[in-house]
Amino acid sequence: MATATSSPYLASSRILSGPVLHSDRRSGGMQPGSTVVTTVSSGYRGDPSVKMVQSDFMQGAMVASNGGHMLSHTHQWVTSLPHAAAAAAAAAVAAAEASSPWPPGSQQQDGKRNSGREDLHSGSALHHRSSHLGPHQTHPGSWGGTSSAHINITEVQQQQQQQQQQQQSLIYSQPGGFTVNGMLNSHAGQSLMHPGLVRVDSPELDHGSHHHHHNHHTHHHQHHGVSHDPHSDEDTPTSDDLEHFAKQFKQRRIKLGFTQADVGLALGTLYGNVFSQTTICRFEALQLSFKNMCKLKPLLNKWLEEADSTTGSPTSIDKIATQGRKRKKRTSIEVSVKGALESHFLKCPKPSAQEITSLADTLQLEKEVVRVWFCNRRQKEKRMTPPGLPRTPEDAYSQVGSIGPDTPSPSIDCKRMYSDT
DNA sequence: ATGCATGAGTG
DNA sequence: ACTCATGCATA
Repeated sequence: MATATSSPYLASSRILSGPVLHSDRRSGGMQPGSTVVTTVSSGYRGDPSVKMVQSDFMQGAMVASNGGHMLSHTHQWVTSLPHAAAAAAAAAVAAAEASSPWPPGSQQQDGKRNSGREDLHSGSALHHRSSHLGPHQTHPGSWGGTSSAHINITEVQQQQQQQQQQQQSLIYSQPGGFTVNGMLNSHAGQSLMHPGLVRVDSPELDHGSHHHHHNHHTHHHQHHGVSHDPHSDEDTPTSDDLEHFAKQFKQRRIKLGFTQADVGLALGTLYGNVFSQTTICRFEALQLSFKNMCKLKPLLNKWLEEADSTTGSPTSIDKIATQGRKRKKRTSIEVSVKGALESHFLKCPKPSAQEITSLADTLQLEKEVVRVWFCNRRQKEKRMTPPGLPRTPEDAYSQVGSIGPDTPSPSIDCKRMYSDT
């Protein structure tokens, strides 16, 4: 009761599939050393109507037929379940353009395929004035505005292009009177608290304004300098803003008695975008990319407003079917193996396929696992969490030391050294 | 709070 | 094949 802490979906309907289990390691793999342990636990959620799609279908079927153990080269655990769910909601809106996030020079949004999307009345939350952001700081890139100075740029070859804008889109502001507040009754106890007044401190957050009037967010190209007044409101919060907002958000969220999961669901019912506890958690911890943070901020801000004004009010529970895709069991990589991967990563954060293959072979891991490991590792390096946090200086120095504005490239070209296909 | 995973979108 | 946004499953 109260506080539906988690498990929004506890379906766990195991459709049995009993024998599955086989070790999915690559052919001739499995050594007694057991480097990896694929946790067993099956979790097909979703419903029986598994529909395979396209190629996945083929592979899946094939594997299934032969018992699933043969040599399986790639992922066989894909099943998939087409569920529109948020898709509909997601539809339009191009999301904030998020101009260059961090590296003041490396980012580039080039207009590859979006360019024309402006509109998107999204700003609902950010009316004008982005509050402070002017005078100090301001390096769009650094998270550590306060301290930082690293990250940014250029690591080695740095990725050539990563602009990639997501069009997942967020559609918020649903004027249709759809759902107004998506919180769960979980916080039923809130009745104790009074709405709107707990506003701890944060006068700067103008989330109290009402005459909002979203105007399109604007384009980044400012023409003519006559009218100036460049700040077209909203967008690009600046790392400092985000950091501050995140902090405040968390504080209020807790005060209001919501869990991260609650918020995630609420967002879904509110605007159509559901988010998991993970994402909310990462947002609060600033562990998302700058761009991503920018995208989420308005939504969370909105939620905050709602939560604040609706405290103790209706609870429209909504259930949003989360898509159900079969997931491979999480592979647990042994510490020693992890260490090895780490070492390699330091040498070469972007190993070639060949390298990955041989590495995988050496460590007796699936190639896919290794590849993914590297991908995740790289992402971790990019997250915007590093520095800053004036309040939490602890994680400031957790990094190994490879990050930095001018990381010396790994030098060595870790490409093609082994000739092992 | 995080580790490993999936997938869309791009090259 | 990679990057990125996200999240299930875990520790």
